[in-house]
Amino acid sequence: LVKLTNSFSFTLQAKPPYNFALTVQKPAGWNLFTSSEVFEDSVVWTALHIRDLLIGLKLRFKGTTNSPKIIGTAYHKSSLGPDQKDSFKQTLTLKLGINDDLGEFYALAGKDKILRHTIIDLYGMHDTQNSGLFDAGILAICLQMAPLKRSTKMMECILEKYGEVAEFDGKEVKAWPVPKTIARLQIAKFSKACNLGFRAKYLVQLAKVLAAGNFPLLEELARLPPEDAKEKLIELPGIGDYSADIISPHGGFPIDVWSAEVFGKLFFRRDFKNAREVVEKVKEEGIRRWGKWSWMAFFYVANDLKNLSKHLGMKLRLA
DNA sequence: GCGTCCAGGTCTACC
DNA sequence: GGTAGACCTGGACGC
Repeated sequence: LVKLTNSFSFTLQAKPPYNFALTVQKPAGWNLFTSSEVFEDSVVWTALHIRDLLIGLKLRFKGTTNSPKIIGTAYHKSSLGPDQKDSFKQTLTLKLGINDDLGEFYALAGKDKILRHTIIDLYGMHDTQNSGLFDAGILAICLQMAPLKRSTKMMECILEKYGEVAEFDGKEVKAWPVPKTIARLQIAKFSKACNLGFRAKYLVQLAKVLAAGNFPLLEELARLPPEDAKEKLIELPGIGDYSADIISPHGGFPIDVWSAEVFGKLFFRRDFKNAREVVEKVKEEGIRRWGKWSWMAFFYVANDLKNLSKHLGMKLRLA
């Protein structure tokens, strides 16, 4: 448990439309930064590491979707210099999609038979970035070859046993472990502790590479062209095409067996007996239809499956 | 109750 | 440059 006794506050003016509730607590149940975060009305308490520094974060929403304002307070252990505070604010701006303009995507989506429903249902939902590269890697690797339920269990276990608890503003929030913590674990023991199977090896290898400290941060990958960022991510152990699409700050079109079934149905209006065999086909079709907006399309569809099933009169399997 | 199958993939070994 | 086969585990399914 780490008590975070220092703090500073700041204000973020988001690019409208910005629906805070939908953005920080996605309808499909995806977390903002960690599953341990706390929500009350228009306030969220969460925790993350920025360059191995544990930060507790309280975000309060003021205003409306069309005139959005976020008051943030960052809690930390030792005092931060003005440069560190400024850099943190910039990083958070990126992670919360504060400056992202939804206009071009909404224009495309409005003319699309599938997407036009989603942008009404989820008006103002912004894409957010993962809390960190390693955090995103844990997510991607735990999702591999496992039913979602088991993936969730593995992640909860990692967070519980190896995460760091931030205490601030009367709350306790667990942040993902830093690479250094996982890098020194024995693969067999780690695997057994959280029933990770073959994933334990990937996680420890990934942790070692990232702990070495010369791999670019998510913020740095965000400045690269999307295809370069993806190529770089695939160099990492345990990270292939699918996981790179999950991790990349540019987004991708991360088609796996589940999403192949869902998007296969949306695109071709039929069921496929073996979804694994149509992964490539579905991926191509999505990118053909939606191009550079394919991630936003994926994101909006995945968070609106329940409504979309009704709008389109077809059964779509929920996550 | 008990075997079999396979999941929100990646890597290696072999052509 | 392309593709079987192995890899952990446990819940779902068929018998």
